Parts: sequence; structure tokens; C-alpha cells
Amino acid sequence: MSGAVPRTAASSGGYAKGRARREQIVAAAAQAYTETGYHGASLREIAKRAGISHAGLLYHFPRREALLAAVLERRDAQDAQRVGTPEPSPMDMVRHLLDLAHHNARHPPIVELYVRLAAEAFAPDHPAHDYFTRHYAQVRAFARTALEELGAAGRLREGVDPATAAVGLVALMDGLQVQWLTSPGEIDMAGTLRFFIERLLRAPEDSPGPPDASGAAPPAPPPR
Amino acid sequence: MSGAVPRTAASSGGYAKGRARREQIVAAAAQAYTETGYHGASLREIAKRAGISHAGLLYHFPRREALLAAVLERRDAQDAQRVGTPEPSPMDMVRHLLDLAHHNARHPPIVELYVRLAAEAFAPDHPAHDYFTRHYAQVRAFARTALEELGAAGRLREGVDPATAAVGLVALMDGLQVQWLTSPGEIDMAGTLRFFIERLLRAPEDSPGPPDASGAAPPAPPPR
DNA sequence: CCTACCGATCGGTAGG
DNA sequence: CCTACCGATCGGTAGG
Repeated sequence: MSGAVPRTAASSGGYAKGRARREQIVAAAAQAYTETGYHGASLREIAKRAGISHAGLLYHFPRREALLAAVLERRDAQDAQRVGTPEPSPMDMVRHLLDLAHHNARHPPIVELYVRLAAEAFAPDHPAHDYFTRHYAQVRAFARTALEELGAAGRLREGVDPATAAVGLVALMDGLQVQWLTSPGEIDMAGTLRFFIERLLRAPEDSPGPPDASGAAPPAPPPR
Repeated sequence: MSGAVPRTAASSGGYAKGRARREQIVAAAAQAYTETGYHGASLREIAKRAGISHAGLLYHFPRREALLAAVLERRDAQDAQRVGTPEPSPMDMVRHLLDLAHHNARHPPIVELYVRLAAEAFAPDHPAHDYFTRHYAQVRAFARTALEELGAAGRLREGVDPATAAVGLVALMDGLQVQWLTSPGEIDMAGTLRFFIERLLRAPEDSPGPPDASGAAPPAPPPR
């Protein structure tokens, strides 16, 4: 939660300026974390990118960890902006996942930040540990629910367990990102994801063709 | 004569001692990288764990990067030790993968080191970048060849492309490791992997049951 | 392999 | 928001 009384950006005096400055700093931090990780990025380096002294940065974010928290909050906010419909139909989940893969493939910095922080944050004392624990639980639950609904609609192949498949789809996405970042030219994230999704789904009963998991539709996917 | 003639470890003068010291240092470095990543681990911290001064460490490994290289070499050597048969049968690959998942689940530090370094090393200027580029290419090629042989034996389900499935299996393994490290109690790495492998395989033609992807056999898997 | 040291950089604070 | 500073720590070198 930010300010108590709502203000428009234009009318607020020093506040809008402060907000803009904070945004500059957080963007610079995200960039730096992407390149050298949370541990590798110094406050001075981040401050320089934001055009401020490192002590000035600490005026806005009193400790190093507060800055990381702000970067993660910003990430969620950006994701929330992309997640369109709050109650997507089950098949939308498939499109969401594929759309997310396409979107990520066009935005390497987002993927780089995510991969780096996720790999640092398994350590229980990492300041982003709780964030990623929650994040994974949420994403798994989202995928599982969608798969359960697909199962209820008779759209899952025989033997597909929604909970297990959900864990696997999330893992697949994460692992594809690492390989893709390491060898960008050789990995087709969306294509590989689509292939595995097709292994899980069966065509609707009244339709003879293969399951429809081909398109990337307008509404946006869940956080990754 | 001192150096030229082969000696047993017990009788050798400075050389065995040097080797033992280097091993101590490399083990300490692997531990430190696991906990704080390559960027986060200082030579002084590593040296302290090895019971030596940091200048003494630099006597054995003249630069920081040389130590990382040694850690990666050691990893490969340990893996090579576990990879038993040099020409496994195609179905062995499946067992190898599952065995690897079981093995990893019993050795978190190995997984932690791997996940951390892989996520750092996508940056082209990271000293482990070339190592992981090669590593992924090797593992993908290994999986792809095995899947192609399974396909030739009629053991793949309809529509399964070996190259795509290979990328996916590697990604699945990597992604499972991250989720498992973050939430150890909630993720069954081997079970999830087995589930997805079953989506790719079909039972042998003369056997009516499900494909056999259940056991973890003695011979060991490829590097992960 | 050590002590002793180098210049650089770190996160954070004092005091405006 | 800045300058100026703190003690700690960094990778690496000199010189034995």
C-alpha cells in the first residue's frame, strides 16, 4: 500500500516526483539484478544508472532488501496488468501459457531477472525466498485448477493427473527459459511447450481433429 | 630422484599433498558457490573453509575464475564416475533419467550448485557460460539419440518428435529442481518426470500393459 | 604456503 | 536528496 489519500499524478506536489524517482530506481535495480544477480548488484551501481548518489538511493529505499522487495512488487504489478480476464475458461489456460511463452520470448530481460532470482531464492535466508515459495504455489494451483476443469470436460488424455501435470508444466516453462537464455537460437520455448501440452490433451468428443493448442490469444496469462 | 617415478599417495612428497590441498579448496569452493553463488562467494570465505589464507588459495588457483573452472571439472568427473555403461540401450536412457532424479533428490548440494550456476551462466561473459552451453548441447543430444532409437523400435507414441521431446525432458528436469529446492516437501521430481516420460512412450507391441518406466536401475545416468 | 600490503568497492550513517 | 565519512571486505600482488 502506498499513500493514504488518493491523488492524481499531475496534482500531487513532491509526491509524484518521488514516485517517478522511485520508479527510476526500481527499473535500474531490475536491470542490475538481471545482469549480475541480487548479490552481485551494488547500490552504487544501481544508483548510478538511476542518476542519483547511492546515499540518495538509500533515502528512498532504506535497506538493500527493500529495493529487492520493490522490484518483485513491480514484477507482480506488471504481470497483473497482463492477466486480463479474472476467470478464464479452462481452455484459455492453455492459450495463456502459450501466450506467455511467446511474450517471454520477445522480452529476454524479464526472463533473465526471473531465472536469476528464482535460482538464488531457494536458499531459505534469501530475501526473495518467501516470494518465490508463494509464487510457485500460486502458479501450480492455477495450472492444476485449469487442468481439473479440462478433465471434467473430458479433454484430458487417459492417465493424466492434473496435480502432477501442473507441476510439470511449470517446471517445463522454467527449464525452457534457462536453456533458451543460454542458447537463444536453438530453443523454441512456445513450440516445445505446445508439444507437451498436446501430450496431455485430447480432442473434444464431437471433433475428430487434434486438440486445439495452436493459437496465442489476446487475453494474458498468469504470472511466471 | 624425487619427482619422476610414480609413487603411492602415502610415500609421495609434495605432490600428493598439493593434490589433496587442491581438492580441499575445490570442495570448499563448491560449497560456497552453492550457498551464495559464484559472485557471492569470496576467496577469503572459501580459503577459510579450506583452512588456508586467501593468498595461499591464490597460490594454487592464480585467479578467481580458475577456481570455478576446477569446480566444474570436478563436477564432470563425478558425473562421469556415475555414468556406467558407455553405450546404453535406448530404454536404459529412461531408467538413467529416473535414476538421476532419484539420486539428485538424495543430494541437494549437487542440485543447488547446478541450479545456481546454470542461472548465472546464461550471461555470455560469465566464466561458466561456455561450459553450460556445451553441457546443454550434450545432454540434449544424448536424450534425442535415445528417443530416436526408441522411435525406431516403435516405442514412441504417435506424434512424438524426438528433438522436441529431448529439449522438453531436459527443461523438465531443470525446472523440477528449482521448484524442489524452493519447496522440498511438495515436489516429487522422479514421479513427475516418470509421468511425462509415460506420455511419450507406448508399450512394446507384444505387450498389452503400460510402458515400463517404473524402475530405477543400477547403471547411472548422463550429466545433469 | 604465509604476512603484509595495495587500491577499489561495499552497505550504511551523520549531518545537513 | 547531497557530501563526506565509517569500518569491513574485496581480488590480487610483493616478497619472502
